[in-house]
Amino acid sequence: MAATILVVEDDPSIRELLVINLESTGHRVIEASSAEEAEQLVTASLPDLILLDWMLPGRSGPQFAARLRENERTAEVPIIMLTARTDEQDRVTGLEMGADDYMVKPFSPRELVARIKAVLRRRKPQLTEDKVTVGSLVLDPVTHRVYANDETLVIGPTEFRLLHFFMTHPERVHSRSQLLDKVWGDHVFVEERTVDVHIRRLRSVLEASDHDSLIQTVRGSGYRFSATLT
Amino acid sequence: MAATILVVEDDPSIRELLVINLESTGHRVIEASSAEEAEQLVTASLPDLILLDWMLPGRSGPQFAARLRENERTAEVPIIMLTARTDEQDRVTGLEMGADDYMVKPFSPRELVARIKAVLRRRKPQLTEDKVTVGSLVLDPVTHRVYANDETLVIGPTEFRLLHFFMTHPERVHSRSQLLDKVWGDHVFVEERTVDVHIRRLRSVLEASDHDSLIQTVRGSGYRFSATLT
DNA sequence: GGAGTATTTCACACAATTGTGACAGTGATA
DNA sequence: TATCACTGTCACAATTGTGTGAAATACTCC
Repeated sequence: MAATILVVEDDPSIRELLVINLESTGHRVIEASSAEEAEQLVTASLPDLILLDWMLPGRSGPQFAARLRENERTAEVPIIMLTARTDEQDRVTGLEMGADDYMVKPFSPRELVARIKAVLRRRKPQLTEDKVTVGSLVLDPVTHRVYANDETLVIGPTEFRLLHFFMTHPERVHSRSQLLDKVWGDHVFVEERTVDVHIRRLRSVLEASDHDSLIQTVRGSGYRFSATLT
Repeated sequence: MAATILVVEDDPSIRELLVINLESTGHRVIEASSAEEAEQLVTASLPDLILLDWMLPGRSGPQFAARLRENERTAEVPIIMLTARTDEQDRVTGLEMGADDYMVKPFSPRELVARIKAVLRRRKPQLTEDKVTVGSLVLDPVTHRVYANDETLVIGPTEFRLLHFFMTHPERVHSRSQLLDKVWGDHVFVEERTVDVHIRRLRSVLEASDHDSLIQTVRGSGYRFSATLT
């Protein structure tokens, strides 16, 4: 559950408070004091989650959120809104604008951490530390291990991330470029065929326990992880 | 829902705005600043949708739209008109001229994206990722699978696209050249007989589940995909 | 029924895509 | 420094998909 979190908040003391709390929970934090600054950071590297103040100088929080939702690259980044208001109407507007959750200041660090965890669990399952199970295949992010039946599989870092992504996003075709974005990371430049090689490596790890058939080639489109054969 | 969109707009700043928004939504964009330039681009490669400014230097937007509608090859391309005017009369004229929708400047990027999505869904259903069902035949673009009853059919890339097109455009006759345009792509140079061969291949895939009769030959005209037997 | 078309079907060359093993570079570790 | 695990890329092999003629079959209209 170690995520990169962008904090957008103009009040330095509140920002500092957030940063300290988040870092102590093991997250990596980047900070912005305005929507404009935040936008630059988002362009440079995509965070896993955004904590966004409702009231910002210049462009407002909801406006910024709406803008993120319009852009395909940023549309899926979870957003938690922070507000001083208790107005129920604002809450509705915020959620309509595409926020995933909503926190009214002042909030306890415990609440903050809990909500972040909840949102990540829903929107970025591969970031959580939950065990993932597909059939008799179990992947444990905490111990960084993969079990097939009860055997432990020996698996490299990239293959681990690839398998984790597949297991948390099964039953759909992922193109090579999508896999590069999601598993290798945004803004990474490697050959698309590199995906094939790692698929191969992952398959040969899974072969030992006959799980290699879970990774299916979809000719002309990409790869699919699926429990149902064919 | 990744479409190729032609933007025809003479104001460079507005054009740039449109392009950025569209590209970030995953669309491919080509640009023209005049009707003449647009016409050349359309000749070179047919876009999936055209965003057309009402006021253009030289030939006007509505004139250009009318012209597109006259040509069989371009008659079916969806058009969204952009205008600064709010005049209701213009709106009517625009729609009469063959526009599919109409946007009054200034408009929000959100509105833009939403309208494009709506128009594509109506006019180019095979670009969306919705599951398509005809009788007991189900095609799922997300997993890239076709089910007949509960069996998964093994189907090649071209046959998949062909079936997807048929299922999203049922109950009407498609000539071989229309199929080549829509399934193979505009400006692809292959023999019309090739369609027959792929129809044959698709039919033999569907034969396994007795769905081959859905594809009907219309002598002298082409093929029709129909749930109601003739 | 038969001529004249229009489709269906088949086999095959070759194109395109994917699988695979080898290799060199990189960093971390001992 | 030597060793080791891991990565990305390449070349080549294996596999699968594609378009085309040509022959076989079906259909339509005298």
